[in-house]
Formats: sequence, structure tokens, C-alpha cells
Amino acid sequence: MAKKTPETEIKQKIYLSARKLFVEKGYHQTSIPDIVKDAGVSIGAIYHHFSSKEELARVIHEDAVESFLSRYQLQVEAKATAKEKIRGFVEMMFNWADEDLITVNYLLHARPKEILDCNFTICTAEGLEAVKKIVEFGQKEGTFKDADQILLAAFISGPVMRLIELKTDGIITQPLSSIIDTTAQLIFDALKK
Amino acid sequence: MAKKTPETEIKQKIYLSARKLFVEKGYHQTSIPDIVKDAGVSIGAIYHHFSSKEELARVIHEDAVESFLSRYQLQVEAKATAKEKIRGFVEMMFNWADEDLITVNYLLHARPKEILDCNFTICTAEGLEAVKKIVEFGQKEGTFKDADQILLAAFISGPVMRLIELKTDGIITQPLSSIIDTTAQLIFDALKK
Amino acid sequence: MAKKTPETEIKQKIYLSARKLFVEKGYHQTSIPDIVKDAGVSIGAIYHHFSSKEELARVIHEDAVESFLSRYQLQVEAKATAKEKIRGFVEMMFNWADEDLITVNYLLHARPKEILDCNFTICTAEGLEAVKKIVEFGQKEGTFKDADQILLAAFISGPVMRLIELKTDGIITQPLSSIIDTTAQLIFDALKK
Amino acid sequence: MAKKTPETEIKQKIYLSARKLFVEKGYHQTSIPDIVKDAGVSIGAIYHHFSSKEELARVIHEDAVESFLSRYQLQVEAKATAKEKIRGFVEMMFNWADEDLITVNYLLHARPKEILDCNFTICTAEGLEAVKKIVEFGQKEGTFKDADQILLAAFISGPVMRLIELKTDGIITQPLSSIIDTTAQLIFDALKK
DNA sequence: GATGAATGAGATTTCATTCAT
DNA sequence: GATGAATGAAATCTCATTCAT
Repeated sequence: MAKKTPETEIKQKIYLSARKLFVEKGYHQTSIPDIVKDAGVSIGAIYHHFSSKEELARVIHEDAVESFLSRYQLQVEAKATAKEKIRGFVEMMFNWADEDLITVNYLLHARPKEILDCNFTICTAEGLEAVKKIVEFGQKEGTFKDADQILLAAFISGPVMRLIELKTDGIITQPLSSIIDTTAQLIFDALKK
Repeated sequence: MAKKTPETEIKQKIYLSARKLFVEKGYHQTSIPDIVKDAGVSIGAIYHHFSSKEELARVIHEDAVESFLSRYQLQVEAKATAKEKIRGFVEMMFNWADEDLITVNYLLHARPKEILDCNFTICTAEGLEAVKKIVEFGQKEGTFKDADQILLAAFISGPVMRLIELKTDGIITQPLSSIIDTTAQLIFDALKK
Repeated sequence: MAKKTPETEIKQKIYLSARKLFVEKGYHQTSIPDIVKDAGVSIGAIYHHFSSKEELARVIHEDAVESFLSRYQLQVEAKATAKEKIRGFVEMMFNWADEDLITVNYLLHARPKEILDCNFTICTAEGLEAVKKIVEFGQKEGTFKDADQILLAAFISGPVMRLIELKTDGIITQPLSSIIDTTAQLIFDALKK
Repeated sequence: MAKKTPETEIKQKIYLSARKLFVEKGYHQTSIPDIVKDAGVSIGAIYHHFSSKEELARVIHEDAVESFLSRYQLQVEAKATAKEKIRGFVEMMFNWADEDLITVNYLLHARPKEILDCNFTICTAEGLEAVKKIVEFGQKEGTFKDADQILLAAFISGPVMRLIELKTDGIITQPLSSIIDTTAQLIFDALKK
């Protein structure tokens, strides 16, 4: 299981406040004094635990990615059929969003190209790969259409991300878990031969 | 037809540079000096034509929205069936993205809650309304599933936005116009009864 | 003649305050707010005219070097004999120190290796070269001892720098101009065959 | 003999690292974390042994002064003639610089007025006194010129300091001990009647 | 004795904005 | 209309020092 949170209590407080504020206001609109106020720690404590504001963002991001990948392995790769994998992916993302919307939004919206050196989001690179693997599997299995893989992948990640956004914006009010089945079914309808 | 560009040549240069930089680097990471350099105008000129940086962003955004709505009227509302409306929406967005990726990205990614007082994106509010109207139409027509409208709407905007993102990130290299038909068909497959 | 001072009045004030404070308190102990207070300008004005604190120091230093070299040409190189050159050097440095002790101290004590990229002081590199040229000339002329040139050069720059230091520290109270002749004579006594 | 080094091993390490760094980078550019890294000790250890960074600098400086004075007594005051005293002074300083350039530079360049409350350097106050005593002696003896004592003193300390500087800067590469005789002779030539 | 987490004042620098020319 | 010098609040980060363990 991914180690998701840092060691000491203060480091923890910094980490959580920063992540919350980064998601709420954006990385660049969150100032160090903002974090100081929210976490109730001193400036010095922040710089004692993280070498820079950027490093703080990077650590948060890496943890989120790690968490994504470990959840993916358990709840998607383990599944036997393409249909189950899609269901697993939707379930995993929606449950995660219900229980920790902040982290999921960090993963979806951190624009790492601008903030970080690394380059992961579910939106790009490895994030995309995970989804593409489902598509590949479904095509080999003979269940999915033979269209371009990236296009098909966009029908998995696109609606899922969109629905999480709508939940975040308060337009969807019910728990996302209540729409897992319908969402998975619609994705499957789009992709199946 | 939407008035898309300001009157004088200098105002125009400011407008275009600002929009480009806002998309490339984000609103908050784009400084007035950045715009000065890119547009080759003076600070004074910017403040002569726009009362503030925020107003500049708002004008750009409103133009994009206006453009979206007028394109929507012409290319979506005019269509007679739900299937044609979906095709029309995809065609409109993809062609627009091919011809002016900057504006489209501005529309998709400007987070108006944070930057602006107004409240529009295709991602939210009125943007969502447009897409929801297609869903409503399709349900009345008896073509679409009876699921929650917001959920169905996410299967229109989600993949479209995702594919434009992938084009922007360079992961899709072909013109989006070449995948209009397949995309529209997949959306339809997801939504149809 | 060397252009010694910048153009606008405010730039001038910044320049003079900075140079004075750098000499009085040292580069690193002089803060931007110190300069702001002393010059009676805003922080912004400083950064409008100089790209950084370091650049400010560099400009001041370069001006001092330029001034040194032009004075050297006029008052030392122009002289016909080694004895006159020594007299000219002492006269030039002492008169300069009497009239502008701040600049001369900046030249003598700025440690450019630490503060600046460039590498000039009368204490090192080109500064040393100037003095070594006098020694070379005196040796060719047959007036000076045949000892190592650097060692002989130290008998020109060493006492001159030392006396300026003592003047700066208030240990010497009379104008340095009043000891030009004796100083020059003693240097000559040390170097002559 | 001067007590030059503190008691415990850790205190010793702090002392030596601090002195080295103060000389290399200057007092104000040397941070406590710098010393921590270089000495391999903890912050707490530094504050256990020295009450403040300033006190650390003062102790180092006082040791250097004490060392200077005891060397001076043994190698200069003990000498019988002015000529021998000069030779003794040059020999003492150059040998010392050859064997411990760091301490000697600390003595020459620490600007105690700015850093410390105390007030000694060879460059000023008591440092100057030592050299002035040689001059006084030489004048009483009838060997030296009757010029101002401070001026004559500058011909002892000036070249000696200058040559140590040139050694420090790497412009002189041979050991200073190899130029003791010539240097002493040149000083004597300058001062003698 | 020794440690290093925590503090917060203060450093340099950026930047939206104003206004005299 | 156009310019850019000037402003100063606010940002990120450093660092001497304290103190609980």
C-alpha cells in the first residue's frame, strides 16, 4: 500500500493544508503565508520539511500518482474481462473521489508541465497509458471496436474526469458511487463492437 | 457573427498576445511585462485599452463564449435530429480547435471562478446547458437512454474535451477533423437506447 | 573621460547611496531597504534601473575601474621616467582619495571574486598589471632593482593602499596630498638600484 | 605560547571550520548551516560551545591577535637593531602565512569594526602600534628617516600585507619564506636615512 | 553534552497599477 | 493616444537562535 502521508504531525499538517489549498485555489494562487495560516505552523517549519514550495507540490503529486497506480493494480488489472476492467476503473475512481476528492482533483488538475519537472497525470503520459491498456485488452479480447486506441481511451477517461469535475463543482450532488454502474455501462456501450 | 477582435491594431496585438500567453502559461503566470514583451507594446497601451489584467481576461473569455454560442446556434441547434446535433457539436468543436486551438483551450481551461467574476465555461454553467439541451432533445425524441441528463451530457463533453486536450498535448497529431465521424458515432453509441 | 554617473536623477541617487553604503557597511550588509532609505526612492525604482543588487554593484565597480584606468593613462603612462611615473601614481591615487574616498575604497575593497563575475581590482589582475608596467619600465630604464617584478610592484601598491586605508580609518587626518612627495620618494628609495 | 585551539574535539572542529569559512567566504556569507555542514556537527553543538555566531568570530579573532602578539614579542621585540627587527617582522609574518594562511588572512581581513565589538587588526589600532614601535626604535637608533611615523609604518605593513594577499590570490606561487630577505632589504632601503 | 525541529524577522525580487509627459 | 518611470504590497526563501528531548 502506498505510503501516502509524511511522518511527523507538523509535516502532515503542512502536507494536508498545502494539498487542500493547491486544489482549491491553484498552486500559484496559494502562497506560503496561506499555508502557514491554514496549517497553523511557521514559515520555518515548512522550509524545514520541504526544500521549496515546488518540492511540496511534487511530493503531493508523486504520492497521488503512487496511490493511483496501486489502486489501479488492485482494482483494474486484477479484473479478468474488459467489461470488468471498465467497471473496475470507474468504481475505483468514483469511490476514491467520494472518499478523497482533494487528492483526486490534485491528480486530475495539477498541470505538472507548468509546476513540476515530472510529467504524470491521469490526463497525460502514464495516466493515459493505464487507460490505453484497458483498450488494448478489450481489442485483443475482441470485445471493443477497432478504432484508434487513443480515441477509445478518451471515452473512458473523458466522461470519468468530466463527472468528477461536475461533482467538484457541486453540479452533481449525489455520491459518485451511485452512478458507477450506469457510467460503466455507457462507456461499454460506446466501446463495444 | 460574433465580434471577435478589438478595434485598433495595438489593442488587437495586446488581445492576441494575452490570449496566447494565458493559454500557454496560465493567467497568473502571465505578467503584464510578459504581454508587453510578446505584443511589443507599452505598459501604458495595455492600461489604455483595458482597465486591468482581469478585464483583459474577461474580454477574451466573453468573446470566446460568444463565439461558442454563435457557432453552437449555427451548427448544432439548426440540426433536426439528436444524431445530427451530436455530429454537429463534435464537428463544430473539432473544426474550431483545428483552426484556433488557442481560443478553444482558453474556453476549456480558463477557470472563471478563480480568475473572473463571471461564471461561464463550456465545463460548467451555460457551457453545460448547451450540451444538456442536446441530451434533452434526444430524450424527447426517444433516441437517447433515460439516464440522468447530466450523466449523459458528460458523455458528450467529456470525450470531446479530452480529445482536444490530447491534441493540445501533442499526443494526437492528425487534425481533429479526421476523427469527427468516429467520435460522433461513439458518443451516439453510448447515448442511444 | 570616463562617464562616471548614470543618467536620471533618481538613478543617480540610487547609485550614490548604494556606493556609499557598500563602502561603509559592505555589500552584503547593505540591504535594498537600506538603499531605499538612504536614497529616498522606492524599491521599484531600484529594480527599474538595475536588474539586481548585484548588477548595481557591478556597474559601480566597472565605473570605478574605468575611472582608474583613464586616470592612470593621463597621470602615469604619460610620464617620461620611472621616477615621474611613481610620483604620478601616488599623486593620482592620493588626490583621487582626497576628492572621492568612497569610490577609491570601493575600488580597493570590493572583493569582486565574491560579489561580481568580473575580476578587477587595483588589488589583483589588471590593477596589478598597471603597477607592474611601472616596474617593467623602471627596470628597462635601468633605474630599478632587478628583483622579481611582483615583489617590486608590492612596494608601490602596498604602501599606497595602506595609507589610503589609514586615511579612511581616521588614523591619518591630514589630506593625503600633503604626503605625496614623501611617499613617492620612499617608494623610489625602495625600488632604485 | 598562545592557546590557539579550544578544548574538546567538537569545539575544535567548529572553530576550524568557522575560521576557514569566514576567510574563504567572509563572515556574513558564512551561515551557521554552512558551518554545520563543514564541521559535521549539529546546530546545537555550535550554540553549546559558543553563545553566538559573533562570539565565535570574536574568539577566533582574539586567538589570532594573541598569536600575533606572542610571535611579535619572540621574533621582533627580542631583536637588537632596527634592521633585525624589520627582518624579524617580515620573517615572522611570511613564515606564519606559509604555515597557516587561513589564520593570517583572518587577521588581515576581518574588519572588526563591522563584525566585532573589539577593535584590533594588524591593519589598525594595536596592529599598527606594533609596527610603529619598530619605526620609533629605528628613529631613536638614528637608522630611519625622520618622516612621519605612520607613513614609515605603512612601508612596513603595506608591502608585507600586499605580498600575503598576492600569495593568497595565487599570484605568488613560491613560498613567501623564499622572499623574506629581499622584502626586508627593500623595506629597509625605503626607511633608512 | 548533543540534537535538530521550530520560529519569525528580514532579505531579494516581482508585478499590477498609476500618472506626468 | 502612447509611453515608461515610479510605486509598494506581497511573494519566496534564508538564517541566527531557542528549547524540548
